[in-house]
Amino acid sequence: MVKETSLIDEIVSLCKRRGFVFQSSEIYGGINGFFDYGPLGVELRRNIKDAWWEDMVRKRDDMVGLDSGIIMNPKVWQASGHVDGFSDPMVDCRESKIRYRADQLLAADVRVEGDSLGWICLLEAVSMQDDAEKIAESMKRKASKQGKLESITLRPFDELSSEERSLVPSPATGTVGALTEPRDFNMMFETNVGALRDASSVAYLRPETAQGIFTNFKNIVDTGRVKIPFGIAQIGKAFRNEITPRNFIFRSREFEQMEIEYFIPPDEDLWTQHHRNWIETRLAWFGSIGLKSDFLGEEVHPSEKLAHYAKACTDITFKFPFGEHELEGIAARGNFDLNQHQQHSGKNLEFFDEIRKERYLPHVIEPSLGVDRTFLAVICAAYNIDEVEGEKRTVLRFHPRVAPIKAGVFPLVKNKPELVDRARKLYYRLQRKWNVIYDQSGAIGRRYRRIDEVGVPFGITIDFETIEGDGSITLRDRDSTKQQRFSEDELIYYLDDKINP
RNA sequence: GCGGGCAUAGUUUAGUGGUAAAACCCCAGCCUUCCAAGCUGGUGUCCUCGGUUCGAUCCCGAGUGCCCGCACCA
Repeated sequence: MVKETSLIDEIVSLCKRRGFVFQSSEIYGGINGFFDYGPLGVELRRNIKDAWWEDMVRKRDDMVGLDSGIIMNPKVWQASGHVDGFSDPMVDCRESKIRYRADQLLAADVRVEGDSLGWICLLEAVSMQDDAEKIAESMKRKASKQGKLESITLRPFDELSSEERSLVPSPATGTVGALTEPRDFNMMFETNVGALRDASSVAYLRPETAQGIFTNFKNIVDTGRVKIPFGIAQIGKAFRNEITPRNFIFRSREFEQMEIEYFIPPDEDLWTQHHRNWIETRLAWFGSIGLKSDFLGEEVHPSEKLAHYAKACTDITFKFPFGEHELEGIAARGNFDLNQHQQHSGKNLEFFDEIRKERYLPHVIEPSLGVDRTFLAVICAAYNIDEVEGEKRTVLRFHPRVAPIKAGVFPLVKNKPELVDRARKLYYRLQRKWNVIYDQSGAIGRRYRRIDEVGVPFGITIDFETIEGDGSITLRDRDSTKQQRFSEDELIYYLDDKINP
């Protein structure tokens, strides 16, 4: 599945047809970058989140959970760098349609003894000063200008005056005046807290859940009986006003994150080991929800592309039909965030290590995962069209652990009351443990195919052997389409083993 | 944000300046002893608003959404 644009379209259609994902506010024409999850979608999401919470929080001794609010004191976002970092002014070239970050676009006036030969413009690069001087020299030669070239001072485009900007040529086409004024793109959604709407009431919808963890670090240390190393986990909605939401639910403006901040001692030699541990832990977890290793990849961020506070960042990627993209980022963030919050809040956030008898600001490893991306990955990995006895069937091979519906219960035919009653009784028994469905309409084969398409791993059929013979029940496996017979108790034991491994 | 394409039933698509079709799906009923059998019936503001026109789903304009490319993704 390298580049097959129709595959993702088929998956989008299936998601709508079977009630996994709907476009938000569809009856009003939709709204770009927002989605709703239907009856099956909400089950799948819950199962993904529950599996994560179960494995990352409840089954570990070194993790605790948190649920912080979406709206926080706006100072949080000043401390975290999001208020500034989110508003990179952008410049467009009207001719080439290429967009630049204004602070990465450098310009200088080329002057010879007081006379301007015109402006030059180039992109931020290691060699930009040398390049600029070479260009200036050649401009001087072409202009056949005598005299001494003044030294070239490159300045970011957004620091020039408006008149100066109008003299700068586009780096793509060389045309003066093709560049637009810098425009702000702030990715945080703003709102107002309180009845008065003024500058002092502005607040933001969180663009990540992580900051709620950092701001509660002291509370948890003071109350939670935790010892470093330990982690705080949170699942919650986050909002980013993306310029261009794309690829279905892969990049949307409202999404849900599952984030961990794992606090470790500040020793220089410790973090690599913890970082690697988390990458392995997370890869294994993806396997446990049915994302096979041949769909997964690891992408190490090159050091020059890292944010200035990050020591390392490794993405776990998934091979989507539209390309291989990030599912989860596992970053080593040092103590940047706690340090920022300590400075901005004026509160001491140091941890007292009882064993070492010292106080320090712990460093963190941050495994940060998108629920919606995981959801899409699970559906893409599960989506299959195969042939059974010459007939095509669409089947979602969900791992039983995340499958929205665990089993379908069927009487072989519906016009025999004994079959129907027995099937209903079993249905009500299974319903107490799992999300199961009952279906008696149409031929049995049609019912099997119908549950295949929504990824139900098991079909359970009450037939004449059940009511007239040894009482055994047929279990039909979604992936192999093979049937096995079980007693009712064996059946429940078998299902439990598969669904909760 | 820019450029290009697209918008008809739940889905995939046909079609027309004069009251809109097919297949599949779905729902109800009949039938049915093991992988989409069959029969009957049911389910539509042709994306929205405005314009041209006697009349617009079709032509024009704007908006919205989707897809592709560019750029962006702290």
